[in-house]
Amino acid sequence: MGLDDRKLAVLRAIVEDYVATQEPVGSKALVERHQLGVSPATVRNDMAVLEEEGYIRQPHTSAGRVPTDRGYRLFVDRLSRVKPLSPAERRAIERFLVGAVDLDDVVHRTVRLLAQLTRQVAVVQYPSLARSSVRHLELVPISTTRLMLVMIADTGRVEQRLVELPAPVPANDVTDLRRLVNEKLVGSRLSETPPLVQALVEESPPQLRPAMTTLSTVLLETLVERHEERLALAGTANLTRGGLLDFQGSLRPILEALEEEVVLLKLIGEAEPSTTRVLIGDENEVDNLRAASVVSTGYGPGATIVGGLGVLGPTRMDYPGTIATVRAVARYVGELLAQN
Amino acid sequence: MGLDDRKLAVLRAIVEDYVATQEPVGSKALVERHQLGVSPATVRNDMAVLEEEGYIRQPHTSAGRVPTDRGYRLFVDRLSRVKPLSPAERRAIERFLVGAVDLDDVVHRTVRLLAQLTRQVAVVQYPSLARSSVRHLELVPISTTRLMLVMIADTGRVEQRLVELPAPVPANDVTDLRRLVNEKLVGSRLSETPPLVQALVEESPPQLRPAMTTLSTVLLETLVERHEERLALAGTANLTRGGLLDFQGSLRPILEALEEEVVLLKLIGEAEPSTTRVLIGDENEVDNLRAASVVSTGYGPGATIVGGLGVLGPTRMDYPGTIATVRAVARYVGELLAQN
DNA sequence: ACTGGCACTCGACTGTACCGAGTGCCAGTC
DNA sequence: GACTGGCACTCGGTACAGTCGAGTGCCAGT
Repeated sequence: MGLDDRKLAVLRAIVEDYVATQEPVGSKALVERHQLGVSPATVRNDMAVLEEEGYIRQPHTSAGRVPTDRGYRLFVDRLSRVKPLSPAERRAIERFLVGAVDLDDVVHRTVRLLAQLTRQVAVVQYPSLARSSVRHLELVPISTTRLMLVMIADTGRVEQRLVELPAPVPANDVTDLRRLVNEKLVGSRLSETPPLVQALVEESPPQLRPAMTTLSTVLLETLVERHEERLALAGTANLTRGGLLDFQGSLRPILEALEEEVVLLKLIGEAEPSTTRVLIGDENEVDNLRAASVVSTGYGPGATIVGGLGVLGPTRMDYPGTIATVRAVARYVGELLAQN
Repeated sequence: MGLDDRKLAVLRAIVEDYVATQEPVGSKALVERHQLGVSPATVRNDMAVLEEEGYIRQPHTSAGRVPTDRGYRLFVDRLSRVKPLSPAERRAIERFLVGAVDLDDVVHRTVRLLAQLTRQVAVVQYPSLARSSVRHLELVPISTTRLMLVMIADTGRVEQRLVELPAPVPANDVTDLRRLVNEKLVGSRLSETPPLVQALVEESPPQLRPAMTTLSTVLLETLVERHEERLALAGTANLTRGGLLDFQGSLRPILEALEEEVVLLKLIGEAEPSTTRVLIGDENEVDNLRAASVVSTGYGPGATIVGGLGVLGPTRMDYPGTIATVRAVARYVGELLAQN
């Protein structure tokens, strides 16, 4: 495509100005604010080309130009450098995450921090069970026919579930059950447990069979199938910044999408190693979010990734800044998790 | 106050019409839609009195009347009867809550159900720890100097927390610790545990002292002080119904308030037995919610109350319907909890 | 290849006029 | 004395015309 350096510079200037002012930017204002070294007329010619190529558009015939989703995409891919974080931000992150006492706490602090720093809606996925290993399984007798199953994962997640036994099970049988499931399952990845659980039933001594069968059902259901992902959300109030200009006046679809766990997981859960993913407007597969952009990345102790986090905001967003913040927060959270 | 029956009927009609149409209601429309048996002129006189008394007001000089917060209050207190639920709603409630597998599940289903039925923002408080008793405490060794403390409450809540021991503790000491804390604490109300925990430290054998001291700190912190309340929220998208008319055009303050757990707890957490509380507009102590109304009630197995739930919406709300739904849902949840 | 100039477009804003829903008041009626 | 019909009045909403100005596209000139 015939986009020389100056045209790219013009595009960059348009994006930056529009993000800052939220108003269509015209050729005259552009040359004034950026040292482009050419006249407005020249810029106008460049703009005409950029518009033809679909990178910018005019809201009305006699208005300035506004970047299109495609324009933002080019900007993000080729025209922006990730901003280094300010020392203040760096300090904020550290201060915020120090003193977290458990996983819930870490996740909640993280999501609030992210919302505050980016001034957008933040989403943090709890460490995925699929990517966790069993650290310990505990069986707590509630009554003779009821057990509370508690699973502790290496990522710090703790899941529990009530087990209704088909018949009363004496205390030392519970001890045996506990020993058996732990021997078999501790250390293995959650995603790999199904065959092990199966084996567990088959190998268990006759008098434990019925109980073990029920237990295995619950195990499979809780640990693998249902519910396995959890999310935390913060900063929805930030959607109202920028008046009603962003999101074409209606928050409705956005709020709806934010209530759908499945949707959010799709957005931030598909984390590839160490990349930051940026989805701009239309690129989004969820219809409700066609007016929004999402910046997300994976996090985890060391190089492994156990979950995703990210932010959602208007397409008119400070991409370099947001990307930098999301990355930094993810890195800190990873370090924090590594300490456990 | 000189409000005869007809004036009250007029107020009721105004509230009902305004809630239904969302438009200021005039004298002529009123007599047409309700059988008041008098002429518009008479209604106008009544309206003048109602306005003088502060129950209704005119948005503009030549517009119809709109109820004030005070007017809604009178309506709720004296002019409305709780609507019986439709069979369809009744069925929806039952269907929705059947099949919940654990407390998390119950709470999430409930909050969604409530949001859906009332078409407003729903809030459900998890059973309050303060009102729960200890059913079991579990100590799971993670390493020689780390324990995972898991507390199971009679209300179904499960809380966990990592304990960093000052020195390695052998396995059978952990067993002893477990036995001691359970003997002492099981069955007692969380709010009454502090002196017991204190005693636990003092009575423990010397070699367990250091570990028990640390453990007690964590116990007190986790179970009594911090974090003790949890909430679930749903239906924020409903805030956008009714365009920008409700909430005087800005969702911002509302969304902000909804992110403050403390605020929400104050709203729905102060549950008195079996009453339904209605807070209308200004009656609300939270400034951000001056444009909203809250309908809340307590729930719990049998007659005891373990937590609160409710909905938040515009002052222009179908109070009778909302009150009925909130009550019904609370009752069903109570029954569900009683089964455990 | 760039620039200055110019005619043109069209949204935003302003002022005027008009319509109609709704009111308050008053004299008249049952 | 309570209610009603009638009437003058208010004022928000809408429609229309006119002006202003930012911004554009195009073209001739350097």
